Amino acid sequence: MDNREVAEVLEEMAMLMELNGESGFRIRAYVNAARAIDSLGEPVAALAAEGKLDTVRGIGKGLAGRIGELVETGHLPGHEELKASVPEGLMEMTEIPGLGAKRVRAIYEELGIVDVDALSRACDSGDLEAMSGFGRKTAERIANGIQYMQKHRGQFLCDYAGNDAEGVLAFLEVQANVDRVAMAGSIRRRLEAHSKLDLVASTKDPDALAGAFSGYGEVAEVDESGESRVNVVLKSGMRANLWMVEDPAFATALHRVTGSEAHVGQMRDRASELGLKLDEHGLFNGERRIPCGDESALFEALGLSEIPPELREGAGEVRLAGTGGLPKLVSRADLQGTLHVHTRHSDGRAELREMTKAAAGLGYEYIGICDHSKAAAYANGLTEDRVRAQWEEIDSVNDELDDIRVLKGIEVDILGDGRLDFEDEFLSEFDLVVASVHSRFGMTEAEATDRIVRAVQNPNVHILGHPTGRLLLSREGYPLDHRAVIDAAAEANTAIELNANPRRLDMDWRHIGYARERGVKISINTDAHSIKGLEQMEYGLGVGRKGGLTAGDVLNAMSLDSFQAWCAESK
DNA sequence: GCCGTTTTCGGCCCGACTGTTTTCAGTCG
Repeated sequence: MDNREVAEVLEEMAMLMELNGESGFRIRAYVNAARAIDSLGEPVAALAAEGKLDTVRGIGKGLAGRIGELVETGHLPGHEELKASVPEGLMEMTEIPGLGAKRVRAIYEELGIVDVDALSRACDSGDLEAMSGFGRKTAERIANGIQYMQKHRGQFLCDYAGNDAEGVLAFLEVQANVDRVAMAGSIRRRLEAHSKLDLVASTKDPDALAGAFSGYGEVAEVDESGESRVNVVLKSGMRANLWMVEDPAFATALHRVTGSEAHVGQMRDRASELGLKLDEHGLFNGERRIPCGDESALFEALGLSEIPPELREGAGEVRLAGTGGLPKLVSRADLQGTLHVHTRHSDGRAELREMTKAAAGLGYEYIGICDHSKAAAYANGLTEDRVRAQWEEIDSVNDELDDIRVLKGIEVDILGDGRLDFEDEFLSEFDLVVASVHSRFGMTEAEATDRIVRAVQNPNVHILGHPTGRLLLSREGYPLDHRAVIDAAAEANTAIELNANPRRLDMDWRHIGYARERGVKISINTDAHSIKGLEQMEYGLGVGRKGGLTAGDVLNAMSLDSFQAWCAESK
């Protein structure tokens, strides 16, 4: 078990204890232990083997023994028993915004409700708002939360889906009867969430390949198995569909299964205009197959430049490909810096020096350390004095390391009225200011837009952080007039963040086109709270490319010198 | 259940918001 897996079991244990009505501080001990293991610099298994678990702050004699057993046997003492005694659906209920363990427990005890669907009915019937401690507004909020959840049921975030995808692909690639295999569908188009994996393989023996795939260790059940397709459900809950074709049809099948429907339709129209016929079996001139060894040959045969999968949404890309007008999308190699990174000074899990070295190891020329400001008390936000102490550390790290430059940044809270958590004079001393909302999500569109616009207009702000505050699949962001925000950013020469955390991917890629049009710089930021978090850049890049971002649009694609000049000029 | 320590037990991250209630509990970031 790796550290994350151990921490997850401890977190689940804590939630189960809370649902079971146990006392607070014992629960917090489990949460603290989970956090301690999460931020451990070494494998928990190694510590356990040495019998040194209780030397970790937050883990005492008692938990050291239990965690040792968990690492050794895969079972945490008491965990299975507790899990069996708490109805399964209660856990999901706690994910609804506005519902925590206490209320879920009360709902269970008073109304006997054990799942989200029954809770939804209780909202409609009025049973919920009749409970003491609940009211009309609470019931409404919960009903809205359930609606959001149900709308996204069966969907998975891109990192989760991506892990499954890698596993399936690695399995298929080594099968004897596979000629070529590739990931297609929404994963290849880099959408922000996925309900299934789509793969295309070419083979001379589809029966054998279908059999092999059905026997993949991560397959929970086989839905459907035919001569050209196998649909399975993985143990993770994700569905995976494998399309099998003969090799000459591989490229056209890959194109077809990658989608989107709208894009594929436009490509077929394009083929028709040229007197050709395109379908998943191939590209044909009458009965004659036009050989397409790969997708680029297909695009070429249709007189188009190659359209990157991310852009295949039927939003004008086929027309642009015909005129040579496709944007040259940004790639990882273009990124020179990583901005908006947290450290242990606030709620990060690694030291400033460690984060910096890790960023240097990833090839970045500069890193923007942006810990939380004081209003974010839950996140151990920094006061002015603590900021100044951090600056001293940054100076010494800059003296010590010569392959990367550390910038003195801050993620300053945007307060309810659009003012910032630090005075302007102090803010002007930072190299880099990211301004973000972390509180008061329940505003109307007009209020939220005013608030954000005001922050964007502050001359000390360089970047607006995660503009909508959304958490994909679990919480809608506050409503915003996106054009008004982008217009304000254009006028104030403030950049907008594309937060690369797979739970956020905020700003939404659908608004990038307008931001490009207005000349607003986009900063692709990991918002990393750990060394591993620095690697999440790829998810931001994916949706950024989807939005049509080129290197010239991206703030952190600038060299250090250009970036610093931009910071100085823009304010 | 952990920590610090005055080695035996009291305190544990915290402030704001919201809705409900009539003085505060639950939730959130």
